[in-house]
Amino acid sequence: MPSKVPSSIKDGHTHKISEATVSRLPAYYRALSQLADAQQIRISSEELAALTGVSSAMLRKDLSHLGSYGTRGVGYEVEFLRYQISREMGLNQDWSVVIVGVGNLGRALAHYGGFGSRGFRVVALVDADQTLIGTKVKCGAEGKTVELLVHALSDLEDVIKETNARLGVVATPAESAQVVSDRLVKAGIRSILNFAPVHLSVPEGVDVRKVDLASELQILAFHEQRKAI
Amino acid sequence: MPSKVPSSIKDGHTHKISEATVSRLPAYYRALSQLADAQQIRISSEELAALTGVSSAMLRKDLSHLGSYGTRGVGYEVEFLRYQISREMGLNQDWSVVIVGVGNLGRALAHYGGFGSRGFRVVALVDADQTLIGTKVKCGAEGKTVELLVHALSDLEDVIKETNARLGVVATPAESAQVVSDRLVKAGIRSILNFAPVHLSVPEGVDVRKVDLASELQILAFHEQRKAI
DNA sequence: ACACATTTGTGCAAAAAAGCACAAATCGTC
DNA sequence: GACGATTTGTGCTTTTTTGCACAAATGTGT
Repeated sequence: MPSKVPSSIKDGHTHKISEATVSRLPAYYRALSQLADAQQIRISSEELAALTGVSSAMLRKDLSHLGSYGTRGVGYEVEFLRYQISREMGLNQDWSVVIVGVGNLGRALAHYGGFGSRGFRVVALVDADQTLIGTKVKCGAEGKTVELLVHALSDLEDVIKETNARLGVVATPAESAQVVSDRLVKAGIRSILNFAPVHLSVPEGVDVRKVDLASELQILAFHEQRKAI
Repeated sequence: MPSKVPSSIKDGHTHKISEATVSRLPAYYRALSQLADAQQIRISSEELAALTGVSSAMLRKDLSHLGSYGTRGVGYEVEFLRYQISREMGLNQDWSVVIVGVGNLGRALAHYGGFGSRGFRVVALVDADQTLIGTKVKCGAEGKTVELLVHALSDLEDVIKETNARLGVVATPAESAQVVSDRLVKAGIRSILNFAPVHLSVPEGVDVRKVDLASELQILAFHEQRKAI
């Protein structure tokens, strides 16, 4: 009977991780990556919490859902914790992304370095605009930029099949977003990041996350207005 | 003693509106605007909820925090409700926005039509890059584009003072974000929209909202990974 | 070997958010 | 003018999230 189980097996937490926790893991991951780059070995929950803007108690509870990766009286090992989070979030595998809509925003997203940060790779660009189709667009930040051809919207399904894209980014005008979303889903995409200012209705089993610039400004304005009083 | 008070006074709800509600108001507002454009007069909570992806009960409770603007057995008047939300959120006044960082993302934001959607106007662009300073960048969507000069980061305080900007957008690399944020705050900005992938620490009384593309993708990846099992 | 200073992990309480169900109010019709 | 069909507004319950406080575990120094 083994009294000590290897950690790689022990930590098979299939715990239900709360949505609130999941939404904070990326921030922890990023902070830990920066600390690792800076050669820092260990960090306490208090410090990491300060770096990410949460309370230390919340941070500890979040991390405890992944497993018991800290050492009491000492703290967390930066590199080890970073790896555990990346594994939990599926960042040790490669995620291929298709961007639909190569307007100003779509191009900015394609360029965006942080986008391609470990694990995510833009593998296809699609647009409906005839003047854009066939043109080349630079993808990725400095270091390793790739030029990608803009494909026709009508080829969306084929492009997804060929590139094995699993994440879809909708950066089209609001009018076309729902149609594009429907086609992404039909082509097998089950995770969509939506930048178009509309609610996308999708069948169960498909996740949509929305990034809405105007909404964010409006929320800020709401609070700003109240401050003036 | 007046038995009926004018609605402009009656609805002086200084109720504490919950953060969750505030975050949904922009979606309601947008849907209502579209309905108004389509000349629709009335809408039920059920329909509006479907358009915005929330439950009808939640929608009604959200709206009830603003006042009693519906009619039982009938629904809500589109234009009236839209106006009430816009008033509550401070969208009937003009909000001037300064964008710091005119890289790919900053330019896309400046161009973004929805950004300038009712109430918000980009009034200044600032960057540290010498090769960008002095150049002109088109702002706003088709219809009424304005060319804005890119100002030097060293002039940030003056630019804010001259343009009376009240909202600040940080679209710089992560390294410079905190410094820029500090200067925005010192210049009087108390509402910041942060696109840089770092947590900004600001004094009490200052609001920061963060838009993080990589985080959103990571959250999607987390769920996508779980689906595969 | 033992006391002490840290720091994690977590049980429990409080607060916030979401969901349910139904009474109250309104409209159209007979 | 009363009745039935709708649809809002809301009290109450359930779930989720946050916050607190402290026991358990570790390292250090004597």
